[in-house]
Amino acid sequence: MRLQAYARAYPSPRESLFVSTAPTVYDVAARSGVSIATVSRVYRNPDSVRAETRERVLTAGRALGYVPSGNARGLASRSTGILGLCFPDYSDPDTEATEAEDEDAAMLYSDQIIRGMERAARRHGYALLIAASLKGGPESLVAKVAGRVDGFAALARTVPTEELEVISRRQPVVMLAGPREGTDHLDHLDHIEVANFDGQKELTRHLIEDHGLRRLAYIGSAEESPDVEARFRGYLAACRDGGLDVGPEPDLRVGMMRQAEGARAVDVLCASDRERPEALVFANDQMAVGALHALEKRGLRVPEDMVVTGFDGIPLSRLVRPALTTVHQPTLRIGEEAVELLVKRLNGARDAEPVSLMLPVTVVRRGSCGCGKG
Amino acid sequence: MRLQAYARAYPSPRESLFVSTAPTVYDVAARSGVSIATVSRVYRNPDSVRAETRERVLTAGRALGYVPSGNARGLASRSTGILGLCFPDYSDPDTEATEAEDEDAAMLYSDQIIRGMERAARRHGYALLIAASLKGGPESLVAKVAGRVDGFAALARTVPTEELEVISRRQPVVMLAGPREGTDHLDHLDHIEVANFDGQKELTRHLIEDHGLRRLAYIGSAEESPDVEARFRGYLAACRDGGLDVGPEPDLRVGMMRQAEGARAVDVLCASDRERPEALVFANDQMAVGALHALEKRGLRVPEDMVVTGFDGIPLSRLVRPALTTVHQPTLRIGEEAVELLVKRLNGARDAEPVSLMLPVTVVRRGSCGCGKG
DNA sequence: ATCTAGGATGAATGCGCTTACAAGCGTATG
DNA sequence: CATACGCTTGTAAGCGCATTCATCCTAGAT
Repeated sequence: MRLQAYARAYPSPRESLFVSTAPTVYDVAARSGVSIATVSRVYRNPDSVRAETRERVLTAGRALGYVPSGNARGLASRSTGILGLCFPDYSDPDTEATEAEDEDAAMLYSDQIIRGMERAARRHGYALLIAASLKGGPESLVAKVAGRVDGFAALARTVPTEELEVISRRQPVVMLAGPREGTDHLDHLDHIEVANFDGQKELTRHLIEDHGLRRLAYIGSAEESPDVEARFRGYLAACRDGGLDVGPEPDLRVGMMRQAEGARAVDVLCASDRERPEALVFANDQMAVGALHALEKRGLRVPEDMVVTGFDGIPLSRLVRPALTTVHQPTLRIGEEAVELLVKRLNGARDAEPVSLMLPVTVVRRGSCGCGKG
Repeated sequence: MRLQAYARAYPSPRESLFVSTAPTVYDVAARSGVSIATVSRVYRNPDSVRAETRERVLTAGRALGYVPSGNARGLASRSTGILGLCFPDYSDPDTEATEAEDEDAAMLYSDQIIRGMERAARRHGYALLIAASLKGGPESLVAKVAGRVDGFAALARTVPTEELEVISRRQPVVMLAGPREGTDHLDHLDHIEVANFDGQKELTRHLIEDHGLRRLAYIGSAEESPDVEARFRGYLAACRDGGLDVGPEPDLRVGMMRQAEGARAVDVLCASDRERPEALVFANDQMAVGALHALEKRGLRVPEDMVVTGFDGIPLSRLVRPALTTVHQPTLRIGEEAVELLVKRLNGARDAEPVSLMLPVTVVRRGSCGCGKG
């Protein structure tokens, strides 16, 4: 029963860099002449111990370099004080070269969510554990995270549905982005999404009604992404409302939705042998920015010769010239709300009805559609 | 002796959202008719169990929604599979309003480190735990992190020195950024920094020798930051080498080093009643970008009327017009190298000599100094 | 048929901590 | 002076898993 612990030799603190085995409550207890229960109390709930005793314990703890083991704590108290986030690995191994180019912006989305979650988690006394799904094997990312946190958020389609189904029976999980529908078995999970449809619809309406544009072109994604599809549906809805004649498919679907693809869209849609659209409606800002550059090269002025819009409201959208008209997503808030939801569940509302948040977006009218100062 | 565990009732998986108490090895063992040792083996080292048995266990596990407890695992195996990162909280509570403005860029630095660490950690099979020092109380951030990870990195001056001193006796710690000197007691820690001095010196030399500029102004930080100070010293060194007459202090020190401060620097240094400098050398990109805007407002052309340079090489620096001449920091690499260092320690080299890495930087010549296409 | 090596499994122990519960003790109360 | 109450501290029992050792079983060798 750990008796030998009491006999353990205490190396002078500076004796070696790494003590062979980290000090434990037993060591601190022995050194300060109290029981391990008291040591535990000192670190966990200092006020429950007499001041004099407390100081003695703390002194011993410092001398030994004692740090409570999170594992043992978690095990004994059945909670970790950690929230988790699982997100997809956006990095594209093929483009290691152009990495610096786009990646910065590419991951901004998950970066912001991380930031939002971290901040909110901190406010509630939690730390944040993050893990991206590794490209190689589906090597149960979630299980690893799930086993170590009190609850976690998962970016849509990061985690196999069935796995989530199992795990969500044991701890709070909130799904981020992606529509609720389609994720059949997961409708008992809390869920946060962004008003993709409404945003794109309102932006498109603006182009049609306020700017009187009639020939629009939409550039979407070839990959299956619920968010991007919702945007496209918003676009369609506005077009129909405005009496425009549109097909059921985007004018162009691209792979990665990066600047290069935006530029390519310009090449395709502004080819001289076809009627040029009046406006390019992009499914995200990055492509739109790429298009801006490509249009400049072609000598086409924005917005005079061509209107361009994006989606997301990344910082860049404000800085390019002309500034980009776009739909601003409250990315930080997604992370924050996720934490709030998790914390609420953890604080008792475990069996409350599943919550589904739809965060509002803002249409930001700037130069690239003819509004603002340009 | 947990005997009652074997008698525990097994609710049908779909019976309730949250089973009252999460299933454990005991539950899975009972359900599949094996011992807990075998259950453990199945999840930990599947090949050591006969295929048939394994399947039986896995089936039971799935049915119960079993996820191994990271805490128990960590406790029993004395390792967590998690690396940590402690970083300062950059958010400025006073500027909640202008938040959206700058914050994006503001935290980019730590974001990139997070990203770099996460990626490298994943490669080595670790997850990443992140925690920012909370503004309010110094509420032992580190202890919380340290108790839960196998090793961690700390951004300079995030963590009280003495605390680090204690903790580093028990697990690998690597300091990020900030010079090694001055952190007296911590010279046994691994340490990664960036060639701030060299970078700023080379950039400044470029302005002086290649562009023939003589009247430079340096805008630094009022807060004590070793990195920023190193940059200033690099600037001074180049000035002296170039025979320029410079004082021991920056021409201006600002608080937060954001765009607003950059704009303010323009107001101060380009006031009509004083001789205007030929170049504004900023300690970071954000201020430089702010200055670019302010100069545009004043009708001053860059680089014809005023040369502007930054430091960091944030994505934005490439996108503003004119593109910003700057010193590019390998921020991602800082994170990656940190993980490599930690992993190396964890794989045996615990008592190896402390490593100190100085990552190289790159001077990026663009339009704002008169190079490049503008 | 007997012996043995090796693989598969079970029993038992402990990882470091939290937390009832009980015990000790000093002081206010009757 | 006995009883009771409150505060501090100790005792002991796990938390869920990994792991060592012992045991059992099977197949191959003799």
